[in-house]
Amino acid sequence: MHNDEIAGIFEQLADLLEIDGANPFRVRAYRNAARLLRGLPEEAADMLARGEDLSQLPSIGEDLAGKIAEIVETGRLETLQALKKTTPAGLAELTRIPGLGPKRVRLLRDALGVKSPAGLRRAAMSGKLAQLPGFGVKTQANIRAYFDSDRSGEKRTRLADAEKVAQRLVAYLEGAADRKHIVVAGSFRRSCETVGDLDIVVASASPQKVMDRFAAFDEIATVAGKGKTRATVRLRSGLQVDIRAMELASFGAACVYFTGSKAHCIALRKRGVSKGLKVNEYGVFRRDKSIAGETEKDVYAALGLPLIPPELREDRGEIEAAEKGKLPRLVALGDIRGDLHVHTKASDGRDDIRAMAKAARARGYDYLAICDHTKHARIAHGLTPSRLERQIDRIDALNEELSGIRILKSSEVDILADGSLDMPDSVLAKLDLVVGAVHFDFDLTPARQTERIIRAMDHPAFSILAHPTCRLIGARDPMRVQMERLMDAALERGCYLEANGQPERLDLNDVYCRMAKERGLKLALSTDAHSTEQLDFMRFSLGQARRGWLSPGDVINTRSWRDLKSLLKR
DNA sequence: GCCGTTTTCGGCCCGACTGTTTTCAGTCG
Repeated sequence: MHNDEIAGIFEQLADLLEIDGANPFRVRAYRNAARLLRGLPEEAADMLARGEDLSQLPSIGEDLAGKIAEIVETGRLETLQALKKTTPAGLAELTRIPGLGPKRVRLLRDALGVKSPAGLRRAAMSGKLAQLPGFGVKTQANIRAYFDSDRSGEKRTRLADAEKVAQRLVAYLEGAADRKHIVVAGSFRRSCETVGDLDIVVASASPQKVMDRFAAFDEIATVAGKGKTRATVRLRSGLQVDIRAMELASFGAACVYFTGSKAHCIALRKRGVSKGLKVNEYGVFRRDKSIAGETEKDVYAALGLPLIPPELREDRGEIEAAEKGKLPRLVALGDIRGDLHVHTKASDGRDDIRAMAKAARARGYDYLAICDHTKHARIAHGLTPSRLERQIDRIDALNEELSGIRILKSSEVDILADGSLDMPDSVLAKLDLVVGAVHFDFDLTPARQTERIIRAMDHPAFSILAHPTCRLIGARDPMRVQMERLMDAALERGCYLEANGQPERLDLNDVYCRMAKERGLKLALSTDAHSTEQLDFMRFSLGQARRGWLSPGDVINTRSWRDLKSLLKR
């Protein structure tokens, strides 16, 4: 039983309790517990197995500790099963329809006997909906429109896809009159792997002009709301965008507020209350007097804290760390000395070794590891032993010729079903480093998958495990592996795990990055680039690493080649 | 349901916008 699964049960319980009219603070307690579990760098089940007291965790008390134990032991939660009898699970889906929240859904259940989206649709079409108190023809029309519309665009958008939209929108808003600063805030700024919407904050002396220009952006499909200072639209791509125009004096406070996370902001406001301060998107106030607001630094300083980097703002201990002066110095692009996983056109990349090396040099790197696939990866035109040997010679020649960049001889060796490597030892011995990866048989049992990979790590040449879970965001679930075991095995064997920067992979993710750090395991931040431009995917690898609290010392490719070499197996 | 330099009980973050209303509840972020 993984933390995500336990969290999912608590989230479902919270949704249904809320509809049932439970104490809202009790509902929040379940949501807080779910959030904590999703960010926990250790499996609650393992902590229980070691006899740890989960009620020592923040926001977990006696009751929730007991419920976690119940879920781990039985796979289910009796409280949830009982509640589902009166409040069917289908009702929770209704709260995801815009304009419907728990109170209205409860009314739908009690007055019309609605149990699911299908039931709501019937009520809306028959016209009964508009008769309910608090509902009206407009609400009914909105709900009908929801059922008529294509709702496929409402799923979360990958960070890299959101980035393209954000860049176009920012460029467009740059033309707004009187605008001073534009920040894309929200989960985008926190480098979350996917974003639900884009939150844009603009500092301007004439907010109305910013709103008007925004509303005329040519990618807008529908305008959901538009006021004097804020507006919400949906783009044709399905992505929702919220914009807020603020006075310069409030810009920092607005950036804090709209960058979130919600949990982080709530924690900040609570901290404010304890100091007799009110914190909102306009500033920090003592009684009615503003004491901060123009910059984020001022806002945090007014709360007695140093500026907290956006990637850490998840209420996962960053406020406590900031208070004690123990925030990590997060790894940044300038710390990266080379990329340890790229492809060339010898396998499934687009560019040749020379072009990749020059592109790496142009990015200020000292080294670049060429990691083409091996022959088992047939669709990727994987290299046979003899082709790899020729590539090794080619790299030796290029290293003679090119200055300012060292090309490392490497390979993304397939880890075969039994854990052996798809390349003879005699060839592996000629490489500077060996990167290995799983590319098939993703659905072994967790124990077998873990043993397969550990067997590969046992190989005397194996150094880095690429994209350890093999997940593809929104397309393929992560492999089921025993991650703690894998990390401990890597530590024992002098191996490292990769944080892969391909936008659909981001594997390891933030939580696993932090888990590695807590165990003392260092990571390789790599792009898995298949073209020269993709070397810039390092920013996505860094995003997850920074969300996982990693410092330069936690990352092997922040070192010079000489120092890195001493960390690698040969 | 959690939590405690004010509390073991009584608190628990804050404001904009919409649609329903005649002063505001619900939703949303």
